[in-house]
Amino acid sequence: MKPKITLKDIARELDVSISTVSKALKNSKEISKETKDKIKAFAKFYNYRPNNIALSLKNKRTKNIGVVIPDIVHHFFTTVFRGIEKYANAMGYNVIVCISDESYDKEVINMEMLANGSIDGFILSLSAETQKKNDFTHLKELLDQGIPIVLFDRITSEIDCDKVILNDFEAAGDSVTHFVKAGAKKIALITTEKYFNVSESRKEGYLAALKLNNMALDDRLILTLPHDRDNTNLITEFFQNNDVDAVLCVNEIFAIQCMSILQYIGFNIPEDISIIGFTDGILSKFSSPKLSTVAQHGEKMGELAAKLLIQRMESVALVEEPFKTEVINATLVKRGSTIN
Amino acid sequence: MKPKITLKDIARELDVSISTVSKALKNSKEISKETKDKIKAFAKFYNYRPNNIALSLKNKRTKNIGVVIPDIVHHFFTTVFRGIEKYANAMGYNVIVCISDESYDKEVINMEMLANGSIDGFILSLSAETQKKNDFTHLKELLDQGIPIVLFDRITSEIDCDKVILNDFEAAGDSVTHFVKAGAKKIALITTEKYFNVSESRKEGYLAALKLNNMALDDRLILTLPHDRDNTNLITEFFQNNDVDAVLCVNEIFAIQCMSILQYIGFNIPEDISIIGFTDGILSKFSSPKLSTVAQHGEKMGELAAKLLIQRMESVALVEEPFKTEVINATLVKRGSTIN
DNA sequence: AAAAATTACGAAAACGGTTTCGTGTTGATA
DNA sequence: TATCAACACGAAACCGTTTTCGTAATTTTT
Repeated sequence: MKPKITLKDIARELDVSISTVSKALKNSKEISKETKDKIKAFAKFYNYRPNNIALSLKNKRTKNIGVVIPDIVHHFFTTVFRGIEKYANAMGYNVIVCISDESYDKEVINMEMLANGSIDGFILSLSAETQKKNDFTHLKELLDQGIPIVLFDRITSEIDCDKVILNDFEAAGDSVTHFVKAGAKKIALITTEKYFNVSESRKEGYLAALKLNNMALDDRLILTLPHDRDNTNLITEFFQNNDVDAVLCVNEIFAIQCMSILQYIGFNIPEDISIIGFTDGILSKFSSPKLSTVAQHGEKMGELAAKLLIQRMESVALVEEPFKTEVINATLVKRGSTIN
Repeated sequence: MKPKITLKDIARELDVSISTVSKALKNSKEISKETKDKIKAFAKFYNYRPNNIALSLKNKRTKNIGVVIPDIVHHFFTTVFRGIEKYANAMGYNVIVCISDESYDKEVINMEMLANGSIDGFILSLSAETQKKNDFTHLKELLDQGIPIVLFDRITSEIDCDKVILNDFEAAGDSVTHFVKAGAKKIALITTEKYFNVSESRKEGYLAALKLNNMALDDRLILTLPHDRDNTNLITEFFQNNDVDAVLCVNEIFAIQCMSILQYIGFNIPEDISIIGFTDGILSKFSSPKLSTVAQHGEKMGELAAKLLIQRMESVALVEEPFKTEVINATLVKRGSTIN
């Protein structure tokens, strides 16, 4: 057991003052070469490293970023997180993760916990419950205290801060247009309940693209599924009752489920019916046929979010920069579930 | 902008000393009821919260846990992480994550970074490179400094600390026995290069179970695949050159790849050939047929690792508890890729 | 040789808390 | 009335740094 050594320890051993040690290690020219050499050698020998906590207290910044996400066992959030971690790490920041578990209370508690000095800023994607409640006072308070926040993917217009989003509207529209070009006549949308802003944008993009392509809007072709439950029956009925030749799903799971069910009922994919799903996750790459998807570029999104946050945290501008909303362009990845 | 309020601020405003404020807020009986009430009311009104950094410095503990994992975009590690986060959070700890990205250097740098006061202990799964190099001096040094470490899954016997592992040996054996009971004669193993301790244990379990069931060992039935590369050709050749009626794969990806390739070549699963894969991830649940898997119970593993770490960190025992190695029992999840 | 400048260091404050100990005031006891 | 305990609070040390400022001792300048 050799516990960490402090400046005080070095000072005592070498019979100099703490200030001298500190300065010597920072190569201050106030200190003579001999003294510096002696101190540096000693410090090196005992593997001295300054205590991060003491530095944080002194500098009033921790070099920690708080990341709050609804779920970690979820491909998209995981990739975003990797992007954040990568960029943050490269910039000398550490990342503290809290999982809100889609709960408003957890989101609030975790953020308040971290806000008391543990982090310099937040990167956050709103929990489902928070979006449902539409209550953002916790975010407002943190911003009020001068703690910067970057929202990504699941954002809200009620809060004025930096944001990173996907061009969900256009991406959904592009998918629809891709279906149309391949000859589809009846294009369905499978989505989640509407308090998710991303699902809403995708739905609007879907509707707009139909209109743009002079196709009739048919409410019966939109299936809204509850989150996180077994939807097999709902999906089966939907396809049995509706004549559909293309489906856009707002997430990967829905798309894979559709594909399985459709194949089970006897449809051929993509000959009889084409499928595109949002989120280019692992399922898409290993299904048969492989799923055509809207790639969300989560890692890029994470990097960008981290970049925005760090920029703001390190900004020394007298007058604050206006808040930005960066848009990541989705990419349609054409695989076997569509006619290309 | 209303910046955080400190004890000093309260003391100044209420014209008392800092110590009085501190004591009042801790409900010390040294302070009169009136003074306490006045201070508490003021603190509540201004939403006073003690600064975590100052507390950390004073208490010499941060209530932060460092988690270092090779990869986050990986179902198993993600579930373990969720378990850690859950337990840690419930116990009032925060979690700082670093991704080693399978790199020895990153593992070392990240850990040294965090060890300088940022965390009270580590939970770690060794990077591939670290296992290859077989160099654990960074861990030894941290333990020497009195920083507790819990290793999980990818562990090493060279380091004396708490550990959490899966009963890989038995789980592999059970899978083999399950194949045998279902009538399999030629059981193959698809594994990774051997510096992963888990793959090794699974291989040994496979071999032992074959012996136990009086079946011939045939080296040609063991396929060793390089990590993270396209193995399609290797797998295809393997099945074309060998007559096999059951396959155990050391991970989910290999199993799903096998299944695709086998189906493509014209095999029926599970009639012609059965498959079991380690890691009960998302792919297994959405493949067709659904994949029978060895569930590793990552979340439980994470919780247990966090529990061991927190126990050790909070232990006030004069004489240290001996180090434990906890074993999680895997479960065979029988789905459509095996005859049950 | 006196004045000024440079060198090399230490003391102390500050960051935001907790905690030990000291002390003036009050009321009870002898 | 002198003694003592209880009460209510403040001063100060401490955690580990950084940094400003002060100051002897030496060297340079005039």
